[in-house]
Amino acid sequence: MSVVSQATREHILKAAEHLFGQHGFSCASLRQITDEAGVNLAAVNYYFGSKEDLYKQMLFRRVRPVNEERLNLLTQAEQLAGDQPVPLRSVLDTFIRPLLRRAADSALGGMSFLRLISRDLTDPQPFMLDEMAREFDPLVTRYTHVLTQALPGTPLPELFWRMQFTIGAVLYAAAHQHDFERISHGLCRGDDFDGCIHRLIDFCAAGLGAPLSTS
Amino acid sequence: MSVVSQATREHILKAAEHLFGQHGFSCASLRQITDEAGVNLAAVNYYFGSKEDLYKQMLFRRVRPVNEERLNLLTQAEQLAGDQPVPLRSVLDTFIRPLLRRAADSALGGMSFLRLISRDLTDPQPFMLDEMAREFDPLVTRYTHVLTQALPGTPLPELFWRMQFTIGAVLYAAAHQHDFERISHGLCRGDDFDGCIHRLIDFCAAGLGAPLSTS
DNA sequence: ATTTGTTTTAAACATTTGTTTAAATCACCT
DNA sequence: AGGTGATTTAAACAAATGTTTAAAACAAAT
Repeated sequence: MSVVSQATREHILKAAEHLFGQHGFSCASLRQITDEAGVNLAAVNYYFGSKEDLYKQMLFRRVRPVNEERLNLLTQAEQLAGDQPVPLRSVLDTFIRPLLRRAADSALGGMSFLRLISRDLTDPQPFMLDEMAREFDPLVTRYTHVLTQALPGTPLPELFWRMQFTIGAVLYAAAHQHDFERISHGLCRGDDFDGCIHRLIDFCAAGLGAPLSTS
Repeated sequence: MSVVSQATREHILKAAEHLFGQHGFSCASLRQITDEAGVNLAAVNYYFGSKEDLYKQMLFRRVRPVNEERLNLLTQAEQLAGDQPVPLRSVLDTFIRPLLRRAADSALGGMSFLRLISRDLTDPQPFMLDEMAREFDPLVTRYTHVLTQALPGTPLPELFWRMQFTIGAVLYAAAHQHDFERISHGLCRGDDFDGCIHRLIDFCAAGLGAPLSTS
């Protein structure tokens, strides 16, 4: 194993990110990927073992930094808040920004990554379920805890439903931000990533803090 | 063509709904479908022409009634409101209920249909794009119009962003309602369809009506 | 220059896929 | 009973898939 190079490995990961992001796991073929990477077909199995393992490594190398960033920002926000609850909008910022800022940064996967993670959380490949659950478990714990304090008086089931709605809104926006411009006939700018983040925070903060239904 | 029977056609549609709903268009094979339907493989091409056409017919026969119901309820709500704007929560009810009530009604597709339509709106098959756009175009027009009146003072781009967030929350909830029970360790009841509808309305109404950001 | 271990390559493999064909079977009507 | 058109069936088709193999090419060190 040469210390440098590993160039073909990187080329494969890059092409896989692009094509899996565009067509999904089962509709992107290894031949498409190796062609785009300018690499021999067998290189995938040589470096990654199988198509599934390529997919896993390709996705996790992007997901892990996102979730680390989220937890770090959350810790910072908690320290900043002292013994007060972390403000709701700050919580949402730590959750949304690390994900959506990837859209503008092709070195971190760009829109391909956002489509990938959105698809894999809304419609997961069976072989990803376990490892994804393990990856996101710490997030669920931390965010549930900090949100119960940011929204005192909200019953836990109620909070949980609203967290799911939030996740739905965020993932949909993450994957379709680029299409909004076309769909809205130019009303929404598809490259206004920062605007999207702020609008998502406005929307979800209001939703999470909505008055509790009397029924 | 016998006036009765068409039984194999129905069996195929039923199995297609189930298996396309479970695995998606490309991961469900015609052989799986015809096996589950208890029907010969060639029957699909005999009755539907191709796999893509089977998928289209299977999906549209479920989607069209949903959107008709939505538009009818919207018309009723407009008549009830007279010259006043239709209340925001009523608008949301006409949009959400016709979809989510399918979850409990297996004669209308049940959860399979919700997974199907959610997947096809978040991650559409290329060959579905045109016909789906044509199917949903009237909805976009009507709901945009009625929401501008329910939320006076909201700039149109802002409204459009929030409509997208709403769609994301609704589709995610529609497809994952059943999983919430497991994910939440029993906190959320996965079969509480009516509760899900009400909570979605609470959440989205607050989000759509959130204070306008000053920036 | 030879050897050693890594990487790349082309070819072949066994499956699975959607689709087509042509014969067989069925249902219905005179 | 015979005939007609619709339906069902088994078989075959070509194309595409992920994976494996074994030889070739390469790089680095002695």
